[in-house]
Amino acid sequence: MLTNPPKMSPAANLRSDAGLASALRVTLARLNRRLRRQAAKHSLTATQLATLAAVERHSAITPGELAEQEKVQPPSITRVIAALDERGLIARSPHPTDRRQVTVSVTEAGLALLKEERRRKEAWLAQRLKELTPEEKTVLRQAAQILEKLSKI
Amino acid sequence: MLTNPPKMSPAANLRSDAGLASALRVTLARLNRRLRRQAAKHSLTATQLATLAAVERHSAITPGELAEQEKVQPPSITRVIAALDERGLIARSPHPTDRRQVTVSVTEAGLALLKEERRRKEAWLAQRLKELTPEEKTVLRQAAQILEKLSKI
DNA sequence: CGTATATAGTTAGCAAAGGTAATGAGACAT
DNA sequence: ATGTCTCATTACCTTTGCTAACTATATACG
Repeated sequence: MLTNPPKMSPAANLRSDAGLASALRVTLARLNRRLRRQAAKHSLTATQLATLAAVERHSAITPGELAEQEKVQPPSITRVIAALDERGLIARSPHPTDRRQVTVSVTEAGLALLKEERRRKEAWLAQRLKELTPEEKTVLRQAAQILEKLSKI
Repeated sequence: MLTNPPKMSPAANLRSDAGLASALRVTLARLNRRLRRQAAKHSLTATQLATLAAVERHSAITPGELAEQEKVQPPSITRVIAALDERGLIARSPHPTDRRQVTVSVTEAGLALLKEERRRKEAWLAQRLKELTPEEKTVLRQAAQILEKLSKI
């Protein structure tokens, strides 16, 4: 019979690499679900927003580069781009020299949406962050950079 | 015309709460995609594994509690439970006092799978972690606890 | 030159995972 | 005992990702 063995929270045995990896994975998944749920209240989905922001960062980017950026396969990006294009938030133009390729740029509407959305974009997370101590925020700042590095490999 | 305005990497203006929130959100999404892709190579999906682990932690848990734990709606958990049940990894038994409810527990097979899987579970992440400096790992350890706190709200 | 290969984007089709709304069985309060 | 509430489940839809196949263009080389 299972009489609730002395188990601990996911954050428990953080000492080992494996333990840290386990805790991170579970926590990241849960946090992501939370964030995604928050994002669903916006006009765009989380993925669309992230892609739109990426296009803003790298104007005249190609779908292929975008896919690589977002760690996604090209077909996945194609769908997102199509959705954004339909709403007039980005524009596809022919590549200057290679006619196989396409370049994607943010439109005025896209910029406006980004700007307007950006204010309330991370409302939930920012709200939670406010409740943290300065020390905790410092940790998260450092962690964000490390995690970004991890995600890029 | 969009001539690539002076934009920076997502990890850029981390100073403000909003900037930190933004960077975290994008990074978490990307890392999660990475992890999910890795998890697809296992016998269970990421969600199934996470749920199985949660059941292990809280033996004789009800689906409702499980859904709350995982920050998911009850129907979503029902599907995962059904899948795990089909494979004999968990067992559903009637609730001792309330016959509407169900209690879920890990079976021997589930325990074995968890144990066996746990070793290679976070292989990708653990591998990446090994490449970090001790200081970076310390930061992540602290961050994991903070993020877990955030995800629980 | 002209054919063969490589590459970029897209399309088609599939699976995972989440959500909401509706349903059914049981608990419980009046 | 009847009406209301709660828990789990079912049915159905959406989003997002993937792989494989297709199209058009570029490029290498015989």
